[in-house]
Amino acid sequence: MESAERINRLLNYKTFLYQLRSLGFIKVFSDNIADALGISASLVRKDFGVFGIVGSQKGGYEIEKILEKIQEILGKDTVQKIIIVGVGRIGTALLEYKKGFDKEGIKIVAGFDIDPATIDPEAEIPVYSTSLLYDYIQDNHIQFAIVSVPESAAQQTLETLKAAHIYGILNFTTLRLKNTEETIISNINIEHELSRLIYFVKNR
Amino acid sequence: MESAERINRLLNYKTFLYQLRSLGFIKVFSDNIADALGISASLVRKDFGVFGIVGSQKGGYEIEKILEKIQEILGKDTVQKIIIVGVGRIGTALLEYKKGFDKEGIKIVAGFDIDPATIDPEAEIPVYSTSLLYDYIQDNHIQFAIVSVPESAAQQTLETLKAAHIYGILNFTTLRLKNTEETIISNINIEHELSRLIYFVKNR
DNA sequence: ATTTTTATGATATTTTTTTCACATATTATC
DNA sequence: GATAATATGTGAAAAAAATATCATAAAAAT
Ligand SMILES: NC(=O)c1ccc[n+]([C@@H]2O[C@H](COP(=O)([O-])OP(=O)(O)OC[C@H]3O[C@@H](n4cnc5c(N)ncnc54)[C@H](O)[C@@H]3O)[C@@H](O)[C@H]2O)c1
Ligand SMILES: NC(=O)c1ccc[n+]([C@@H]2O[C@H](COP(=O)([O-])OP(=O)(O)OC[C@H]3O[C@@H](n4cnc5c(N)ncnc54)[C@H](O)[C@@H]3O)[C@@H](O)[C@H]2O)c1
Repeated sequence: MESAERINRLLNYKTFLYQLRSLGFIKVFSDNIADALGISASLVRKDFGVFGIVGSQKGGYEIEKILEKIQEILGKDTVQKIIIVGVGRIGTALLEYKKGFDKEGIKIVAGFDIDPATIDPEAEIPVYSTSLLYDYIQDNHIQFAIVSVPESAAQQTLETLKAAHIYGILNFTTLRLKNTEETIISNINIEHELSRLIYFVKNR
Repeated sequence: MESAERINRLLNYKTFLYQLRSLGFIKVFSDNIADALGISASLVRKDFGVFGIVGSQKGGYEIEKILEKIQEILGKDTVQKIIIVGVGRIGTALLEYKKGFDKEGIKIVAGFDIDPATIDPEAEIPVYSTSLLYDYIQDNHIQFAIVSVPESAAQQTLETLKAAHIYGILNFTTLRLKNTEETIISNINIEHELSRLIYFVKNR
């Protein structure tokens, strides 16, 4: 298994190469990618080597081939079903951001909330009562969840998800969580991102 | 200037220590922090050493003292004004998430949008027309912006912000941007976060 | 056909990050 | 007050990550 940093770069390569392709480019050199992402060309080539992406000497790399390989590495052959727990401001934004996720093989299949005003089982992406969460996960073999409940409900929600044997959680609450044996937890903390940005600007 | 990783850890220490403090704890050992965050105790101590956070031998560290020092390092003595460009789903969620940012010395002072239905200069946090963006930044000495416009408007928005000499940008669009001489750009890509999570679950 | 050019891919080197190990100081105990 | 216990702080060691170097292959030019 590769490092998180390497996978990050892989995702960045992908995004950049999609852009290049849409501009009509067919081939690309490690140098071009390096410049675009602000890293060294040898790191690009090393990454490609690790992932089994080969180019031709003098001719560079075929964009189409790289992209295929990246999708394969990321396991994008199968669609991943995801649920959202806490359909408030952030949760709704994500729920409605269909096209962006769909085209990456990520399908948000349902939301869960305690607020009766938010619950709507008939919507295109249904929003159910949280009381149904555990059973829904079991019945539909859900492996991934996004957590965007208020802080106060975070711990409880996490426990339920773990009990239901969810494999991966994207956590938007500030409750910082460690991976467990079974569940990988990825924390997004927007306040941290801002604070870090401010730090680097101030210490530039 | 410290590495991004070290600043990340600093922010994690902060979050964890706030939690500990709210539980009534006064002191903490590097071991406790290490366990909570899943890192080694020596790394915690090394970080503290780098940041000039000192404990007492046998007695550990005073939580209050660490937190003070962290706030000092992060420059939390002054409130930072931030604007949001693109007050759609994500932008609105951030705009309304006042308390979370305010208590960290991050103050969202205005939003900007092209949609007349969204513009509301009289709101608690006013939302202005994008045509006023450049002048607003100049007049109010704004240093930071969050960008949550659609992809199609991303490049243009970035150019305007750079032209207005913004120092830091938190970018939610998938357009991947490099830092420039003057402007530090931090990219949040939720799709990437999900893809990475899926990768690590599949290759666990 | 030969030479030149140049980008890859592999290896070596350097840099950065993390961990180890232990002397030292400080608190608690006897 | 002496002794024991133990967590810090630091310098050395190890590990990991990134970069530099260069032989080689393949395309282009002559
Ligand atoms: N909005 C932001 O910009 C922002 C920024 C940073 C972090 N966050 C964090 O993200 C999380 C969500 O933020 P938000 O602004 O969307 O909050 P919100 O209050 O708008 O939404 C929370 C939703 O969760 C629902 N909920 C409450 N308890 C629940 C439970 N037990 N099970 C299921 N649903 C439950 C509520 O009914 C509500 O719909 C919070 O933890 C917040 O701290 C938000
Ligand atoms: N919503 C999500 O969950 C999500 C997830 C990942 C990435 N993103 C990205 O975040 C960005 C915003 O997403 P969203 O869902 O909030 O979109 P949205 O369409 O809800 O909001 C975009 C807002 O920007 C405004 N706008 C358009 N052109 C503008 C301009 N030139 N200047 C100022 N404002 C302008 C629109 O009027 C609208 O209010 C997009 O780039 C999207 O790809 C969103």
